[in-house]
Amino acid sequence: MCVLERDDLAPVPKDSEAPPSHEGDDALSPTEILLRLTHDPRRIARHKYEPHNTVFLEGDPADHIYEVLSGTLMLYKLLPDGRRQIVEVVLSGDLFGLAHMDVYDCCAEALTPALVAIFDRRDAQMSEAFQQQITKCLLRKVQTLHDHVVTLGRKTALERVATFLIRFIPTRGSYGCTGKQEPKDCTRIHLAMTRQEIADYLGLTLETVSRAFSELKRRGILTLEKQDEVMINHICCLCKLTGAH
Amino acid sequence: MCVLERDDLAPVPKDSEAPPSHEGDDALSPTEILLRLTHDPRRIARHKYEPHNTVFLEGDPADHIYEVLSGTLMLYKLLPDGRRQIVEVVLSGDLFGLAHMDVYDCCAEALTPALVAIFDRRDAQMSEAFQQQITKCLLRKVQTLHDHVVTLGRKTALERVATFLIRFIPTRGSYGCTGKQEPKDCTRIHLAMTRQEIADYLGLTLETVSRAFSELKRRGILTLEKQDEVMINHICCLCKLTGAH
DNA sequence: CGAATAGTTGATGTATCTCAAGCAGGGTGG
DNA sequence: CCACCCTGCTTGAGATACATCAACTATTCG
Repeated sequence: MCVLERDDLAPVPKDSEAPPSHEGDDALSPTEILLRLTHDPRRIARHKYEPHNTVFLEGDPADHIYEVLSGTLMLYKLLPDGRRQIVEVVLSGDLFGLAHMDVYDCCAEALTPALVAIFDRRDAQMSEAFQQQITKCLLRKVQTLHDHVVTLGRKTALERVATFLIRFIPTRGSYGCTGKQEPKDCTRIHLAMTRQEIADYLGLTLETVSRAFSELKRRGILTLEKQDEVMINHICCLCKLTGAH
Repeated sequence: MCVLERDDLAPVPKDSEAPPSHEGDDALSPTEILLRLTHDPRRIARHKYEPHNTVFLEGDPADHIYEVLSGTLMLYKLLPDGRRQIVEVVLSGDLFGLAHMDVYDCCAEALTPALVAIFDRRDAQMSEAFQQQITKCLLRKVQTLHDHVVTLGRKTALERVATFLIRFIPTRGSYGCTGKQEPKDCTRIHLAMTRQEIADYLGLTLETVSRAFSELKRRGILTLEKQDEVMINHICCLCKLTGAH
């Protein structure tokens, strides 16, 4: 179902001499700034992953912690017969590779081109500031996973797809949404995932995801501009279809 | 579907003068010990919950952090139309009520009689030792939730029930299981959950859960001694039905 | 342009849900 | 002590949402 390639699991580029002044400092994430203050900057390694590059596999020794500086990645698990479940989609600012044991419990793979900072796990345990960042990130993850469990356990296919789409609109959906019509009730979003990947995230098949998109198109709620570029015409309508309102 | 009662959400019994010498100190959990060392003991409050007592509801201000000293509780979320999804089952030694925002993202309710330690959230933020405990617990939670997401997203009804049962046998299933027949391939477990609760945990209906139990009975893998007392006769067979082996 | 990959749509199958009836165990009160 | 009730569980029959299989179309890329 999903052929894994260990294509880009190159050793961390330790040779990249650290705070190199590329790209301007205003693009730095909070954690990046934090680390510049609290750590030996020579320890900050970065790596660029292209779509479908694997960062690590389930069972790999969990020696590093990663921070997404830009781009999107997915964490997934495989069952022995090939069934895949994407357990998290990690965005810019998120940490991943936080392991409870000494090995990773899931695989990590880039969805879009992604710039990632790589930290030594042992180093991270030294810095209290970093620990606080980790805790904050974990609390967010647990809450997101709770929502995801509800989506997978109790929602219909259409509700799952609506929930998936709403997550791209941070000011809407979940608890930010007042329910009342806002001035601009439309927005354009970039999925960065194939139908198969969306299906593997939502516990569906790609055909069912496709049919859900068609149904939303038929209802005028969205328009497909490209295959992974979606115009949401009525955010509030979409919101009501998530099952959470 | 589930009538909520705010029956036992009594104010924290601050009056219970702290390290009272009830029950002997050998029964203390690691965190309890830790807190005795690092905190003003007068701040340690405890509360006993009976089955179906609510600890907190989704949306309640997240002022406290809880540690399970004994017993079992569940965390669940409700959709507006009454669909319920149990997102976590918390056991002795676990923390819960760890919120990312200023309110709880789910409801907490006792499954069995449960003794719970209650900490002020602000106090917890002071202690570095406590923070470490929280991080450890969160890492465990994230991993468990990943597994649960796979179960809900990609497993059949029978696989879900097998996965549910295996979780009661800590030395088996998941990564502890070698797959080879161990000397004692049977064990007795207490579910502490009704069929409806198991269903709400596994994203199924109670009828489907019941049918899965009957199927496992038919295959000789388990025997029902009471409704919530299960004798697992062939742990390894059950393990193979989880889909993870 | 043509092949390869990704997405859509239709027809059919099936796992699970829904609805409904009957059963089992535990507690209560006459 | 037994009849009764209540709650939770089991089992069956039928409905349905989603999966599967398959053909076709759209998009991407060399």
